Amino acid sequence: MFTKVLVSEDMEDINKGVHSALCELGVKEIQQVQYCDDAYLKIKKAILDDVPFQLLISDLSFKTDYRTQKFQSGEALIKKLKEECPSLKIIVYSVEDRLQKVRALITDYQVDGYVCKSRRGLNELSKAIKSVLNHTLYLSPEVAQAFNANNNLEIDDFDIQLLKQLSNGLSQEEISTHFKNNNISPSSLSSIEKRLNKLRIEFKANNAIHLVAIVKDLGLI
Amino acid sequence: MFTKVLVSEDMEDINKGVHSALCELGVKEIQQVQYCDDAYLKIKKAILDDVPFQLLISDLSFKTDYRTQKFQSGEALIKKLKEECPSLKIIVYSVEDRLQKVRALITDYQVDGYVCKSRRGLNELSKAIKSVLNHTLYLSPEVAQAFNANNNLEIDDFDIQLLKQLSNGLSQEEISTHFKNNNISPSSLSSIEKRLNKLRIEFKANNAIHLVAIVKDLGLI
DNA sequence: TCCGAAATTACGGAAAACCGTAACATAGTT
DNA sequence: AACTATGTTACGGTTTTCCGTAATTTCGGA
Repeated sequence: MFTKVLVSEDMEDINKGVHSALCELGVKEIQQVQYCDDAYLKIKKAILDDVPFQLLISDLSFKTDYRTQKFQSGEALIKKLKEECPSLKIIVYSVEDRLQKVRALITDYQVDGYVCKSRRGLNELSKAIKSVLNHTLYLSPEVAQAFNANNNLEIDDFDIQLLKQLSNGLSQEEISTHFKNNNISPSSLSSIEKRLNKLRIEFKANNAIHLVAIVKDLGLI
Repeated sequence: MFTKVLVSEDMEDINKGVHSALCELGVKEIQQVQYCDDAYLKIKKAILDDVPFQLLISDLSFKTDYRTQKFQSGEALIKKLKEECPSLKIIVYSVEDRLQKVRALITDYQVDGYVCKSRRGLNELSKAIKSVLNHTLYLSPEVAQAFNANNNLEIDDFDIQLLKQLSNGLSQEEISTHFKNNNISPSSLSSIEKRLNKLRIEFKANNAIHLVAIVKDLGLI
């Protein structure tokens, strides 16, 4: 079993749950952080001290508070860590169940496991840890299809970004120039119109106002 | 302190966290369920057996799985319970922090506390329990403003109505005819334009989309 | 009853959103 | 290299929204 594990998760109650699960698996040293930046520092320091962590269990979304963070999300943290410490195993433990996201984390960042927080989440997490110990990728059932089946009606990060800018009061033209300035593709006005049209159809919205209202109610933005 | 408390929450790790918090507060009997329907049945049964629960701590959103549920959300459960068992105290414990949701739960269903899941969530939950024990409404800081401050705005029922129709996807012209049909005055397209312009200025919104996004965040609609 | 302020309605031009079509680019296949 | 599928960009026309101005109506007070 792993002997040194770090848990990065902002909610203290979930931290407790994960902690007890790790204890049951016989992990000797368990450390916990509630901020991505802390996770990064702890992991780097442990390497310098020659007592590195073997496994990181991390959430994706962290509520922002007064502490400004270098890493704005679990994703950013994971990206950096996988670049700098490829031997560190990483399991994502998140409510996020959009297949697009899971797919990206695995193909782009090579995470070693993805477990959806749910009723049986802790149980799944235990399975994932055992699996990762044997260098085998583990996906919890909710997202196991992330590679097999193709879910065509999915919302990706670009869509979210687009909807957010829209809800922030930017016109489609302003969004276009904003995307151009930030090297986000596609950025043409035409593409933005097309995407919004796709989203309107997907959410059965009459117009852009309706669309924003719907996705806000769904909690997507 | 309460002696008999039910926790309704689908994630087992959060359940563990809440459980330990309740233990620390000295609650003797703690029961947990992961489905709304189970919560309802347990509460009703306890009343029939003359050993009722005094407090329910419930989440709002529950992941759906193979078990089909009569209550599709924590909200539905709470609504029903507050109708049938008004003496039961209810604290909502949820990640949901949109004010209109919180407002609705308090004004429409008279919940006794609302705590946002966050880094300090368990701590807030403890405070809430103590407060509710004294029959005092408790709102965690994230949502405390849901009632207190922001009431100096000059918006009337007509404005709310207008914004609601707008967020429902009706065009300004459709809203106009809708108002005419329902004898709501003013109803001309011109008046609707004028009102929306007033609201845009009042809320510093760039356009109608922005306006709807803002008032949704404020919980006005 | 008349007056004036405020609300409502009407109108026209400019800007933005909406919608269909088509050209162009890119990646993967044979 | 040619072909296909998909994604991106470009463009023109229609509708809706946005905004200023002005005419009309409503209503309380002198």
